[in-house]
Amino acid sequence: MPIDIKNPNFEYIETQEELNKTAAVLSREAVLAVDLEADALDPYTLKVLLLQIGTEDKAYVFNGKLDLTPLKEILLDERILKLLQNGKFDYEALKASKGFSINNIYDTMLAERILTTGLIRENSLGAIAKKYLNITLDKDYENYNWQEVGLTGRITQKHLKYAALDVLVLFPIFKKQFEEIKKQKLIEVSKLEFRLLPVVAEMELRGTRIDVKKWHQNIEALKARRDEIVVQIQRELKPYYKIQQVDLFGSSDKVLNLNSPIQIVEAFRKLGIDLPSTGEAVLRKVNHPVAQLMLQYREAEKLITAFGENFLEKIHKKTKRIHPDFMQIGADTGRFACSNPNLQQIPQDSSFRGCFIPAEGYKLVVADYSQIELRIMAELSGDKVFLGAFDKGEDLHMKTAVNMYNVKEEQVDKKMRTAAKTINFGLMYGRGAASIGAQIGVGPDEARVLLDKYFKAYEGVKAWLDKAGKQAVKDGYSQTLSGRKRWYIMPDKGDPNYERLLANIERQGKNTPIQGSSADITKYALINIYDRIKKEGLDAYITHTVHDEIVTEAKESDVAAMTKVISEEMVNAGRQLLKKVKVEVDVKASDFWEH
DNA sequence: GGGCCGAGCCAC
DNA sequence: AAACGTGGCTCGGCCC
Repeated sequence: MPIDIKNPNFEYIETQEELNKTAAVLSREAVLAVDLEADALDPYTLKVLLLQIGTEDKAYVFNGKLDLTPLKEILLDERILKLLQNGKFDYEALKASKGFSINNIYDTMLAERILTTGLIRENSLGAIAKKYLNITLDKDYENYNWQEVGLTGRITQKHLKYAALDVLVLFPIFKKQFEEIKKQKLIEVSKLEFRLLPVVAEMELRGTRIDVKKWHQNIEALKARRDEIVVQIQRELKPYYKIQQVDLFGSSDKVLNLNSPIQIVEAFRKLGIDLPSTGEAVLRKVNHPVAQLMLQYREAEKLITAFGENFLEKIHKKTKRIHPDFMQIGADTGRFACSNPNLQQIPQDSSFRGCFIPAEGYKLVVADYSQIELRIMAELSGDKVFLGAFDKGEDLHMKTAVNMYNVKEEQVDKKMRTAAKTINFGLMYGRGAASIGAQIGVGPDEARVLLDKYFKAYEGVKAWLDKAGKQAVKDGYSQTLSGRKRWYIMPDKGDPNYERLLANIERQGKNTPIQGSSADITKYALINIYDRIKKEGLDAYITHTVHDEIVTEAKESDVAAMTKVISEEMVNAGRQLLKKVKVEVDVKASDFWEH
């Protein structure tokens, strides 16, 4: 039965008695659609205005002022499948404001992302409703200003219809979308992502604690250093410019903004130097004091702006902690992306990471996988030498250096090992000889020789990389060990960039199974850890994750138990997907973020 | 003044 | 700036 958009079938529940009765009816359903409307987006301050729960043909719209407790069991019930669109929001809103959790979720937004990874990013309810049902949902914010509803308490019939429709469309969307999921054999990865959703929501709610005083001190020190550098640059450029950043005296009226690449190119021209760009790699090769000073300036300036005072503005007024936004299928490979702020790009330096601290009476338990991507490459390629090295617990970069330079282990110096490491990682990114050579400081021909030796030592790796690249182009998609797919938009034969675009896809085809399988493993680990914490009743929380690393916070009395849990479950998750290669995890309990 | 884009650079 | 995979943040500079 098609949905009547103009007159959706719904009932507005305004009394406690009706709510109690309806809850009893709904608890017998196998599938329910769930959505809520709130007056804001922040789970810790928002007010739930409406909670909608729908069956296939009727939506029940509950007034948020009622005691919603009778509905709690329904949301928790593992036997009832709950359909949600972007359920992370609803989960966090209900958890923070009512203390409710939601089990057994099917998320239409995540499902759509899984079905179209690499192709489009149109996962809004409006876009999905259009795609599967060919209907247009009126999403005009002005017409349905929930913030205003929250203030005035006036809910119109129009608001109620809109709210009802949002749950009613989820059923037909689910049916069609799930058929596609089955057809594409994406059941396993869908289950993974759906089970992960509450884990991510809880992780965001927990957030992480920052040592504000230490953060300030760090920034002040950086500012002082930057200002010194600017004074030195000013000294050098005195004949030509005043530097905007200090606005010091100079013999010229011209003002130079050190943050402007265009102006920097011009400034170097005055010094008699033509720059192809002002990037780090170029400046490093310029033999002039200003170039070196610019590099130092950039480094300090970057840290001050990107990780300065504005970072502290992200501290939540109520919780006093930072609650970043984790997008669980952020990257097309399946990796998380993180924003507001991005905790996945905090400088490794202890002056920054040392500011991430546990709550009073807690410790951080930090764990990361050891060389997980190389292990995945060993698994995928089945390369005997790679597998053997991991099996014997050898240092793979060292072993690679031995093979590349035809020397004994004792003869491998730091430079050789670094070069070997660059090659090991570079090949996973599909890098070529010229590019790798440039980084390790040799010409393309010499790099070619090293690569040839590498591939001779690891024949399986070479064969797999070639195959993975070709297959991406041939199939139009890549796959990870969970079955996750990433599709590629194939270029037209007539495209002037045809060859270059195909080469891009080949590189992505080499990298995606590796990077994506790593993401799969970390995601399984997060779920496993979350379940174990609950099962063992530990006073512990996942606070954030950085690709191959999981950071948790545990009550001091539970630190030992948590250390065991995190280590076991990360290894278990690895073993779920990696059958041929050993998985190793480093765990450390600490008073700040380190490993 | 807001939107958008590229440059540059932080992470894994 | 480049034949290096995945992201996000801040800035300058351009457009309307």
